[in-house]
Amino acid sequence: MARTRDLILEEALKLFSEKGIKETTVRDIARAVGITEGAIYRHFESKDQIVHELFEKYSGELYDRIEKALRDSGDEEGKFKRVVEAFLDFAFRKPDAFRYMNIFHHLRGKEVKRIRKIPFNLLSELIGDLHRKGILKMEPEYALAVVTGTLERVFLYKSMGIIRGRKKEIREKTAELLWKGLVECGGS
Amino acid sequence: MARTRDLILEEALKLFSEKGIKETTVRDIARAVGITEGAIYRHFESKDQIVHELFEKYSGELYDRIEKALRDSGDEEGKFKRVVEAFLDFAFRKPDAFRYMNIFHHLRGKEVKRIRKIPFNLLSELIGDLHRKGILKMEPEYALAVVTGTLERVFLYKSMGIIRGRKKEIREKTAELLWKGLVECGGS
Amino acid sequence: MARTRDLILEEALKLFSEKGIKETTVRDIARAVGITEGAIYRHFESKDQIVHELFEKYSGELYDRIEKALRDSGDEEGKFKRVVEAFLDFAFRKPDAFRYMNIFHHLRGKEVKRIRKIPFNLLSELIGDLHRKGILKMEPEYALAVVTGTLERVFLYKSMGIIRGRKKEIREKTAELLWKGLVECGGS
Amino acid sequence: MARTRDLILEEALKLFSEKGIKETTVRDIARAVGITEGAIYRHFESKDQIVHELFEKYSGELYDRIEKALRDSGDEEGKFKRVVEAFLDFAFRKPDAFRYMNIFHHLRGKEVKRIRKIPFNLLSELIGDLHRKGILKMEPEYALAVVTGTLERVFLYKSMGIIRGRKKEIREKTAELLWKGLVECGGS
DNA sequence: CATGAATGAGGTTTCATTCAT
DNA sequence: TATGAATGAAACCTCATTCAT
Repeated sequence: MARTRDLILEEALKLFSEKGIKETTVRDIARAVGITEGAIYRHFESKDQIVHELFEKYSGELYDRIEKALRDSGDEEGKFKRVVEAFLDFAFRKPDAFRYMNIFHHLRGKEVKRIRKIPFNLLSELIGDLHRKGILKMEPEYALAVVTGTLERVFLYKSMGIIRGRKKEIREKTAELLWKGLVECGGS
Repeated sequence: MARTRDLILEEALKLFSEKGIKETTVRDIARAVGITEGAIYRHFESKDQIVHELFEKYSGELYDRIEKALRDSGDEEGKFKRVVEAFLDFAFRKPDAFRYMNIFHHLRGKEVKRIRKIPFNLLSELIGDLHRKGILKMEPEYALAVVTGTLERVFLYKSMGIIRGRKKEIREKTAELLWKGLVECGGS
Repeated sequence: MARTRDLILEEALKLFSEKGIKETTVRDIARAVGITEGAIYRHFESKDQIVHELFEKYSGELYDRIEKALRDSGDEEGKFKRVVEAFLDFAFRKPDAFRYMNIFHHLRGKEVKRIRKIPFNLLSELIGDLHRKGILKMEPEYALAVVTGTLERVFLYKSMGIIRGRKKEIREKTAELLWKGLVECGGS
Repeated sequence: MARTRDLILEEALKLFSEKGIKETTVRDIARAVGITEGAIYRHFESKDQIVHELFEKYSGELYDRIEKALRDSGDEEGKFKRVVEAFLDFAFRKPDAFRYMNIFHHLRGKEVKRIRKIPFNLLSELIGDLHRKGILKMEPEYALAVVTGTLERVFLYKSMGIIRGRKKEIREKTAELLWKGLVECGGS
């Protein structure tokens, strides 16, 4: 079945995000899927291919969602908030994927360049835009640091139980808080 | 010599922070130090001991610096800014250690509980304090996410060359930006 | 093949009984079987598992044979002699296993307790029985020492060429000699 | 100090007899003595030298005791019993040495031939003598098996707590039991 | 497509021994 | 004599990958 291929990706993602990439063996993946090691190689050339394909898959997915959020929106505030919420929505819906993307980034940062759809770039452009239009006074690099850092941590603290509440509420609070903090207050 | 022990820690830190923990072999460390693999085991019981000792060492060091910053300060604003700056100062002075601590956290989060001096806890208390005193209106969990996330990213973007400038300047800008964004703007 | 697993056990037994357990390396075993070291670990989790499995296997086998000898017999004298002969029969047929069991006992005595089928226990019960019935006058602990010690040595001296003769003859002589020496002569 | 040399032998003996020869490291020995590994090599050329020296030392000591017992005795019965008691006396006084000699024999049987004073040989001659003189009717090889086997087991069961009682009592009982069993009953 | 045994390279660890001090 | 750091060989074990079935 073509389904097996997806199952492999699915289970690999789970394991990678829980234990780390190197810490997860091909055997672990095979057992989780319910097949044997050899069978993995009918679907993928190597473990590394799984690793990369997973990153590109979810990277692309998140990219597309953010792009959509950018298109569908109205004014600048709406745009910003929608993007932030799209990020968190993705993280909450697919926590394994979000965690995995961070792990991958940390360990294989250099390999990321070959990939086209990098969510970070959209965020970076959006913030650059806001700055160019005079809406965001603060230096955009710092704003980028605040936004990406906060998003990652909100997700992390939510999955650790430090931040509680309904997902929708968390998304909205975070978007509001970032907009206020960066745009309404941030002089340079 | 007792010197060798420190050299091992030093080179291990460098390698771990560059390539990851599992990705670094004992042989890598030995070669970097200029000894053989076996010699490592005269100084450490296992690779894992090196991994843990490094985390505790730098965790403790950062903890102590933040504690000192908390003691030496004046009003609440000064306290907050000083702590933020202490964090970044540590990160800029010992980037390998800072990067390593993040890697360790990501992968071995559960093992962190056994350790006493966790910098995160000081930050957490400080922000809890500010909230209790009515200075910080925002929910403290979110503020914590903003602060820790931003600190990590400012460091990261600086080491990637995205954020430029003198270290002192970066520290001060970041502290200012966080204080304004969280305290002066953050309604609930 | 499931065959490989048995081959590993077979060759390991041979080597352990010749050279000792610690003195035999996993590579030795692999070479004897004609595979690589790694392949061993597809069949056993560790060298120690091989060590234990071998002991339990042959311990159980000897146990079962003695139990059978106890069931099939007639009067007390027949019972005793049959058990003695069963012991030696096993030792002569599977000298490696018998030697190995002794080695294991000497070195890992404490680990024996976890095992259920211990041939020694059957012998101990039989002799206790004979004593309770008044057939054996001597203190049973001493009788046990004489029997187990003699059995081990007869086997040893036979394999060293000190004792010669057909196996059947040796078995019968030993049984006769022990019965006479212990029962017919042994006052307390 | 020349004393250190003896301490090394003493502690090595203890460790070898407890854990086995290969299972005891040079470091174990050094630590037990309270010196460092390197110091061992001031006194011995190699671990193997310790192993051999220990065997020869205690082998010789037991040999001499038995020889003395043979000289000091009266009639054949006295001779036999005295030798048996000398064996057990040695075993009870120096259990580590006795246990070690057995371990050594099991593992390095072939290396024993180079050694001159082998207690087994005295026993063997004594029993041969008894047989030649018509006192012992049984084939001497079997008698040897009974005697050596019983001695080893009586010692073993005593140190395991299976056989209890004062040492003198055990020695006498064993000697009596063997004499009766072998000589007074043993027809061929 | 799938199995599962096997490979082979490489990982961590152990340990008898050497050697500068 | 003694130290203790270091070596180097070899031990046990892991794992991505291949391959006959």
